[in-house]
Amino acid sequence: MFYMKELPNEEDFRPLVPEYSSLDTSSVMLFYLFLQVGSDMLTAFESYLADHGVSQGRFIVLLLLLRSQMRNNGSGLSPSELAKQAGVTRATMTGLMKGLQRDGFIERFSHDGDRRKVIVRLTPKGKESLNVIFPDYYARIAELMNDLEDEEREKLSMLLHKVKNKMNSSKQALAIGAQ
Amino acid sequence: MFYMKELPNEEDFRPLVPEYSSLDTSSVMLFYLFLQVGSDMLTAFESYLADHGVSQGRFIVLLLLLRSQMRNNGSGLSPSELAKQAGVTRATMTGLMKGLQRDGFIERFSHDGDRRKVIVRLTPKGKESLNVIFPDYYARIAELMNDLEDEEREKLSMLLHKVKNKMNSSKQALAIGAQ
DNA sequence: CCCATATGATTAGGCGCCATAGTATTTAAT
DNA sequence: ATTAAATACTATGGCGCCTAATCATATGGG
Repeated sequence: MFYMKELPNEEDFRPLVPEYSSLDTSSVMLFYLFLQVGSDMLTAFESYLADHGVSQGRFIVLLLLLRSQMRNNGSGLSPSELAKQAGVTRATMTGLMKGLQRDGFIERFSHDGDRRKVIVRLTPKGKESLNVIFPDYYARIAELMNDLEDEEREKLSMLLHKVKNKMNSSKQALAIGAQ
Repeated sequence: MFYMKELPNEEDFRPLVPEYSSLDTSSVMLFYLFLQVGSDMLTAFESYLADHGVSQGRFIVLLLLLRSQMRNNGSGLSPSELAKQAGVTRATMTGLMKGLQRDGFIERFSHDGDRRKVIVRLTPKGKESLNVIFPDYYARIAELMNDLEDEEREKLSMLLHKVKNKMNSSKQALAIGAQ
């Protein structure tokens, strides 16, 4: 994702302040700290997932399928639906499907009523992989958050939501494609 | 990076709890919230950078070069040094160099004393690009953090450091490659 | 009933990032 | 002088993501 081994510090920015006078170093450093922690977390959990033959993207798909099967008793989901829920394009999802099927995690069936559609379901291997990955994965997450008191978690959650809301409310200013 | 359009909520996990009894849903949801906010932030700023023809990786390289030139009066850096500071392999850095040179942001010179080495410097175009990107980029970051009071920033920073330290102190448990 | 339009899945092609492995060159160490 | 280390680079490949185009199927209005 993002990486800068040594986060820039106040000192690094000082010589830039005359040139870029609007520089709010405390914001910038918080921003970088945030990205660094996120990146490290992601890298750590990605490498854990990789040991089990899945990537973050794949893991999400498997989770979505599991959730769907829990809710609807095994009816499965279409690639379109998965793409929507995962926030990627259909083409991207096709690629994920291809890999997941090749490696035996999912199966694709054609839909009875609508022959354009495909129904995706976890294979036994897919389900079993989740059974292996899931508990350990989440135990690691719990361990990571272990040092935070309950009130700290709430505070962190609140602050994250605050930033999140700020982002949503100023998408244009942040140059996010409207979409 | 990571995305799941709708974060899983408490309800989604409830049916899983019997099966995966160790599940600490508050940790998991905090984790996902964190990743989502980080991902959205990154996406937003990436799309801003893309408008100026650079990616996050490229931007970091340009920043490192700028910093180096500020400090050492234009001596430049070697690809190895850049790779180390950016946290990627030398091969990856070579690829970045290639693209950045092709697009006119940097120049490569051979080192006088050590003929294995290459010296990388910003071109006028590279410097000028930073002059354009930099102020606006950081103004957006400042805007994003604008809703946070000073004490909230400090709290957030503290909490982030706490998670960061936890990660560093348990690299093995988190399956980060020791490298 | 038919055709325009929408929808679903896929393919093709591309880019960015990143890694490993191997090569050539040069320098350093013993 | 020989070996080891360092530097840059190339080749190759994987993953994730995109856009654009294609094909098959549905659907609804005329």
